[in-house]
Amino acid sequence: MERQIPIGALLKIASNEIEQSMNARVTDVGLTAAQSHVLHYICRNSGRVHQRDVEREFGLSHATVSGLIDRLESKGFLRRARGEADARCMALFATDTALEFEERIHGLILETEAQMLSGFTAMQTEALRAALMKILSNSGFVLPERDPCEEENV
Amino acid sequence: MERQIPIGALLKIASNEIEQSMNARVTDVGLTAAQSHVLHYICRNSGRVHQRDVEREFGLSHATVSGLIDRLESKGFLRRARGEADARCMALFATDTALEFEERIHGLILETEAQMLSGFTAMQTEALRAALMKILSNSGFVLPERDPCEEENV
DNA sequence: TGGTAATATGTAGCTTGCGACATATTTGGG
DNA sequence: CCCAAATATGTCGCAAGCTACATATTACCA
Repeated sequence: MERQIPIGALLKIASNEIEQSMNARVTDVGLTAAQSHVLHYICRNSGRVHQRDVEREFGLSHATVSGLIDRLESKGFLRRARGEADARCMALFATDTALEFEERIHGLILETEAQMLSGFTAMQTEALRAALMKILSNSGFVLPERDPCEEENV
Repeated sequence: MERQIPIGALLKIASNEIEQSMNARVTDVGLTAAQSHVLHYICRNSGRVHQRDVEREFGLSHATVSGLIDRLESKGFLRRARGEADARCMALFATDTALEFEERIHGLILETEAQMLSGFTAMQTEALRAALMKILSNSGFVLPERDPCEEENV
């Protein structure tokens, strides 16, 4: 008789474990896992994204993102600026400090991903991705289309 | 060019979405998602489990479990009692109130699981389970063996 | 043009997660 | 038998998630 832990429970445990694994990797950069992911996103799109884009990209509430941005700003990794065209929006800019760390942070993200998926074939990885996308779609989550300010090529 | 969101990010978003979906279902019982899962576990094993078992079952730290148990106790859903054999342990007992709600809570857990996996074939579900178990194993997570105080059959 | 609706953000208060530290009890070896 | 190590729990302070409420700005329609 096998133990059948519900998928939802497995998902949550896995999510927590990965976050902790990432936390351990980025502590000496002075970041947390969540901060690293957000900062990486902003570094790639510095000046072209607003808080709202971060919310959509990571599926977080504006209250959560506001706090994350607060802490990244007070640590000197990014800068807020009221949008010129639309004064409601906060444009996000990565500082030079952040851009220095960017490559390293990206490496740690990939490293965490690789450890998590170690022993997976490419097919298994894609099947897992498809399953997770389906779960998101079942939950009504809509992923953001392409990067904001659509510049043609990456 | 397809958008390739990292699996780790998908996992986290999915986990959050499912938790919120469960939260919405159990609010009128006066519980949160996390509390519901813990309470369900304790109802099935009332008097035969300690906090330490909850930690292992859900992969949580003792600080987290202590808080969860605190809130469930203050809401009148369970009772702590020092172990008779071992005074370090806190045996956990579900109250009559909790046992009344148990069936309903179980139903909501299954409902959430079903919504999340709607459109999945049995094979896809099992493949997903296997993938998540592999990720847990890659993270060094050890799942608890069988229910505590091993009574032979479920 | 004027006023309402929609949008973007901030803040407060809660739960849930963690690590680090403290305490109490039990176990085990010498 | 006794002290050190292991174990179980409590507590503090923090990050990160949420909802609900508040504010400011923009959009839009009559």
